[in-house]
Amino acid sequence: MKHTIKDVAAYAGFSIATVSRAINAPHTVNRVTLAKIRDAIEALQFRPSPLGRQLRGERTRLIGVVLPTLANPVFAECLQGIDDLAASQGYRLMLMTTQYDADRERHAIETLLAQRVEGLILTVADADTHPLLDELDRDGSLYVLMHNDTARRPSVSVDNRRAAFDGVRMLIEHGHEHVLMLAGTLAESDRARLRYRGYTEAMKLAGLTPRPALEVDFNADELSPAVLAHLTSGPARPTALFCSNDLLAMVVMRGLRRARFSVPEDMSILGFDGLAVGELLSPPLASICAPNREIGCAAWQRLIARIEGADDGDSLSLTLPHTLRKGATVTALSGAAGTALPAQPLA
Amino acid sequence: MKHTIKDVAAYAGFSIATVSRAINAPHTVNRVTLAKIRDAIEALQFRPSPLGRQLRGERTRLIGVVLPTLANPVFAECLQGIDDLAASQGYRLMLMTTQYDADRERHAIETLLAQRVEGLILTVADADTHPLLDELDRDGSLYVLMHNDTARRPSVSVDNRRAAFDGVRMLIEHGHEHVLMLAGTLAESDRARLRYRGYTEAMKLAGLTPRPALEVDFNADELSPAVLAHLTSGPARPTALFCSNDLLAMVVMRGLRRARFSVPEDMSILGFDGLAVGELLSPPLASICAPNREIGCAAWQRLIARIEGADDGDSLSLTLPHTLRKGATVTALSGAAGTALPAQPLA
DNA sequence: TTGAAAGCGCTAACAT
DNA sequence: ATGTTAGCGCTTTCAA
Repeated sequence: MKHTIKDVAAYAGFSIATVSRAINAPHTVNRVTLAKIRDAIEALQFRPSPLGRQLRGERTRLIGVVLPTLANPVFAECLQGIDDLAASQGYRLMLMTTQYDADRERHAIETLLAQRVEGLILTVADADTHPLLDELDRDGSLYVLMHNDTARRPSVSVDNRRAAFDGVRMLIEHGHEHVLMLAGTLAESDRARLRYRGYTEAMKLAGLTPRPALEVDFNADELSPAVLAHLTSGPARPTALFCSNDLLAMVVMRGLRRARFSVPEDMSILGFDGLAVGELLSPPLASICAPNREIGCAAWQRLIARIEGADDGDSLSLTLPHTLRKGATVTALSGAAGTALPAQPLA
Repeated sequence: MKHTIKDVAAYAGFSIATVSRAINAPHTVNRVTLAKIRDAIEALQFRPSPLGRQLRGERTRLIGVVLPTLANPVFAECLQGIDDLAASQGYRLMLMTTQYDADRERHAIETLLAQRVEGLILTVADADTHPLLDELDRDGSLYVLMHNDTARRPSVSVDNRRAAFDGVRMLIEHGHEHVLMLAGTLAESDRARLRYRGYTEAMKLAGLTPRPALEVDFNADELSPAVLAHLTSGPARPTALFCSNDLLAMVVMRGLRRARFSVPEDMSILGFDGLAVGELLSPPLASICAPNREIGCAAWQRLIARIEGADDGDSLSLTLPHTLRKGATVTALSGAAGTALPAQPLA
């Protein structure tokens, strides 16, 4: 990797211009010249430096990816989809994670733009109120949001409100009247709000009373006394929990187990995300599934379409269908409200 | 991001050299000049392009990361550790995944070197027999392996042989005499070999007979008839399974459940990797834990030490300590060999 | 068909 | 303290 186009030119006995042509437009150079240059390239193990090209204002074929964290497999799944497409299309990825921190989001975006990425794929905490995104729009920087659920910006996600609505309705159809929503501490995201709205609407539509979402500490081994109190609160005690994401659902399940609850007999659990590992749990986690990999792929395709000018020019945000995974953590309730009776698990 | 140093110079009324100095060595320029230039930079929203610097042969502050996949959280955990350090130290990451494919490994490494990364952090399928790594050594390209367990190259990992040995010995100490090792289909890695060796040695040391590792399809919902046959094979039927990684262990647990085995009553399970999600399982997965995040961080630090010349100059490979996570999927066997009796789970 | 030369954004001698 | 200039690796007119 240490040789430059000059070395090749000298070695082959031609000018650097001809070498450049031999590489980028082989048909414009003489057959024997071409052969000699190719030999030289081979002999010297020459690989053209993208830096020179990039500086010339050619394309960098660099895409920036900004994600909150990789500790949540949701994002790892997306990223895997993106990476596969990137590799097959000759793009390179620059990755930065933000831990949901606004400063790190800003820093990541600026760093990536400075590096002259051709576009950005990002998941931010809150897309609607994000001043940086307005800047990007103004500057004409190309980007696509993933998972951020907003109609105002180019984005790919599921319909979070509707998905939550469907999930909670499913719980209600299974006889649950006291459904409580649990959220992580990092709940201040557009998605979290929409999911809560979906929960609220499903409850109201059924004539039930939505309650405020309960915050749960992601990192605690056990459920806090405050949370436990909510779970055992007399006649209105919840029989089903709607967790705002799968990781949270798993933490909650462990907490319930330690507190001697059994799932789903004492408490039904519904997650959100459709993590692959959820299916490996025992019992397998019921979840509102987003097609994470496809979201990544779709975001990629839209971005590349815009970059390569083939802008489909259609509506900004793309909504992919969600599905309900009927895991065994949700069971039907056949008795009076608030009383869990033996019941068959979902198919 | 569209303005160059020239624009700033023109706007401020100085030469580009002075602007450059204002940015890189502020103390060498007049206070009022500096102020004007900073105003110009602010007004124009100028951010120096790394490309120019990089082309000048300055440092790129780019690090390449090559991983088999992000679908296995082992690698996502490492990457998270790397990314945090990179962000705090002003480096940028270029990521490529290989799906354990040798061609993709080669392609990734070449692409990254062409981009003039200052160093590589990689996990390859098999470090010992990898011709590319020899090339890197020859070219003086800096790299550090993660998880690859080899003394011949710069690497950070646990002692896979010893870790497997410890794990299997633990199973034996719990009364298991028929321990079978299960491996995924992508088993041709240095780690897999060493883990099998550890298994073998632990068995032999206890006077037991190691068996060939049994291959399991990662993607199947159910265990294959062939595998099931091995699990129920008369008097020598295994009472404990040592799975070569946690993801496999989880798949196997699900397969066992579907086949009406219960864990750990009918079969003890020990995984390898120490995935965070393993602890959220029910029962929590016993595992030989590698400090994945720390492995990523340590690899980073060694690479940066070499890049920045502060090469600690010590031994090539760094071995981090593994731990045994005594999950409830392993139980003591108190009766005759091959017969599972009721027994208390591990603490 | 090939070569000479300019220039992409930046830094670092060298000059003033 | 500031400016001039050369050059990093490459592509691309423009000439020959």
